[in-house]
Amino acid sequence: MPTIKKVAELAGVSVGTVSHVINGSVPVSEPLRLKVRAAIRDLNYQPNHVARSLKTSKTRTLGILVPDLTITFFPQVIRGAEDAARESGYSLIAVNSTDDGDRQKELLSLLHSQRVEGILLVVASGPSPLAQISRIMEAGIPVVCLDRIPDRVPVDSVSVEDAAAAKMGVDHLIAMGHRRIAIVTGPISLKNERRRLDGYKQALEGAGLEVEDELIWHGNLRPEDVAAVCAPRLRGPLSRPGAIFSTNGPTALGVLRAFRDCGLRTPQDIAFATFDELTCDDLFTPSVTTVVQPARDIGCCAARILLRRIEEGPAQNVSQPITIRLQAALKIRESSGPPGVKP
Amino acid sequence: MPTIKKVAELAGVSVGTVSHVINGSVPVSEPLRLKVRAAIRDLNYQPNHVARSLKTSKTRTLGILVPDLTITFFPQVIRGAEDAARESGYSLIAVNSTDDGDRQKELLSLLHSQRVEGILLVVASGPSPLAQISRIMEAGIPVVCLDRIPDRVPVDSVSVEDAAAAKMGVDHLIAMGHRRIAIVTGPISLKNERRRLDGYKQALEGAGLEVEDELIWHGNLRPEDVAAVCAPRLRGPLSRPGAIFSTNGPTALGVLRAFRDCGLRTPQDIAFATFDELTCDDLFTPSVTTVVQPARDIGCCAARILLRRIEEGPAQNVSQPITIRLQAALKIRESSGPPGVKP
DNA sequence: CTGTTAGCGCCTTCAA
DNA sequence: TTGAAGGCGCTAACAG
Repeated sequence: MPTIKKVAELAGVSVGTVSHVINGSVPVSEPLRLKVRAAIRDLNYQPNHVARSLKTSKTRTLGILVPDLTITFFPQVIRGAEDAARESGYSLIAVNSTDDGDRQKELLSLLHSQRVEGILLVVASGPSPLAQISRIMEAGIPVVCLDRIPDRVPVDSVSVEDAAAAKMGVDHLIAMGHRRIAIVTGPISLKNERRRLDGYKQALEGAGLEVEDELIWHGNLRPEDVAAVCAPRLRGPLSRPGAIFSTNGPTALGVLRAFRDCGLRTPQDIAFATFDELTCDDLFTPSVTTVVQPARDIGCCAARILLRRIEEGPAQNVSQPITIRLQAALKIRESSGPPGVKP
Repeated sequence: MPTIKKVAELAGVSVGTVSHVINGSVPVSEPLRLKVRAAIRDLNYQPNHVARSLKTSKTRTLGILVPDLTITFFPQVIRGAEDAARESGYSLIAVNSTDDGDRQKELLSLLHSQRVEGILLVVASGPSPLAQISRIMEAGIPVVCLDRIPDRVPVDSVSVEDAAAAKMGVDHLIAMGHRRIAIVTGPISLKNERRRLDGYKQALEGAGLEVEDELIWHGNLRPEDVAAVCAPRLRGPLSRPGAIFSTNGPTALGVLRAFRDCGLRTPQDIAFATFDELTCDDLFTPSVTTVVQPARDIGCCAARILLRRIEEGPAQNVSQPITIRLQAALKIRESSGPPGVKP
């Protein structure tokens, strides 16, 4: 692999000069500049980022750690964050915790070791090593949490207004005439899931409906398991709720699978609305009513905050955490139709 | 940020000793080892990967460049590759070309600069800078291409057996009694798309059916645009084909959208089968018949080859390119049902 | 076993 | 405007 030295030799100049033409740090005369460029081309020279970073202690790289790339919400967030990073000349590297605390720990260490200049973090759903997050921030690497906001850590965060968004979805089901509405959530250890559940309760209470514990079901983000949780409670036509609201995408898949397994039609037999698009909700027959998060904006906004923190430098330690809550939008489609319609 | 020197001072030993306890490169006596570990903990020391890489010229990092993380196929590939990398103690960083040649070029340079030890590449669909790929390989960074295999570059590659897989899907439609079968492809500049088209033709020819040019439609991987391409050709009940086969996931979404826009029911009005799962094909009403690629295996297999190449070292230049073609599986669901059924 | 030291490739003063 | 030289943090000889 050619080095700056080789380039300098071939061009008949010193390494300093080569460095200057590469970085434009100091003006270099036309003829030398041309010679250097030619040498770079001839050798197919690529500056060694590693060495440069060591010298400057700037990697111009951000890291993003998500639980699962195959949940459609996260790639969208990544795209948004990538765009924002790119605007500022940063690149973004993405890693997967598979929603596993140990893996998350390893990967945070990895990112730390790699000297990314900032980290976007969606915590794993198990017990999160909050201490580690604080440690990383103390080490001078800013962290911004997305979507899932850890409790008790003063950290910048960007997410959707969870309670209001869930309330909006449930309000809609109520407005459509549904009375017994069940909710299916992800792991309740996650604050955003708890807040979505809160929104559900607020909606019911606001409408003077009773919150029944038997109508609050918890899943684990795995569609098959969620389907298995729901199916038995959907069999009896009497005990069965009139509508279901689910709080995230994978859970929605599970619920829909349970409907299919139980031979239930939507919305005739049971109505449905969910948090998060499944990429094809509008194509379902019937199409699925959805509370849509501004996923790209979440990523973009979080990355911007992170970049600002990086720019600010270590001053961050003292300043207040920034908390951004974005609005979700309700896409009303067919699945949430009124009860009792038998077309 | 603490350095190895600080750790050495605090522990009262030399930097060499610290390095040895960290890497286990040489046995270190119990008492010293404990002192070093304590110092590491106290300082919250994280070895600087950047410096280590500079010294060893080993980053133990692989890069993967995909066109679009939001196409579900790619995250699955990444998961597979990540698993394989992890097995060998490597980590994987993922970047997005947004299917743009220039961006791809930049990102390849970035990965090259970052000194990843190998690159998994899914080329962008425009004209690909093949020269760059060769240059990277000449620079000693092995490259394995996935899914989309560039022409005329002797490079290792892993993909599905495209022609056979497409043929399997179309054969099935034929077996269900369809005669006028249209195909909707992605950009035909991609070899895998051409091969899938070949498979379609083989299937028709094998069944003694005519290949009609008017039934070969090309899209650009953007569902909305694909829908716009299909819709006008689906309006006339006479000219309309009896079945459609699409060659990838985003295209399938477009086709389904066109069905919806034209008020066509599947399979009553028109039958449908496609390459690639949409994560929820089984939930559609009707569920969608799909040719499923072993996405994770593709990623895993490609990463293993890459790791092997890295291990082999520069010997790679001489050896033959490895070409792996995996089998797809046909998931028969409702959308491909026989014609003329009006339930 | 432990300490010392020479670079890895690059950027950045500092002189010339 | 150009060149020479120090050092970023770490590993890997080599010496003790």
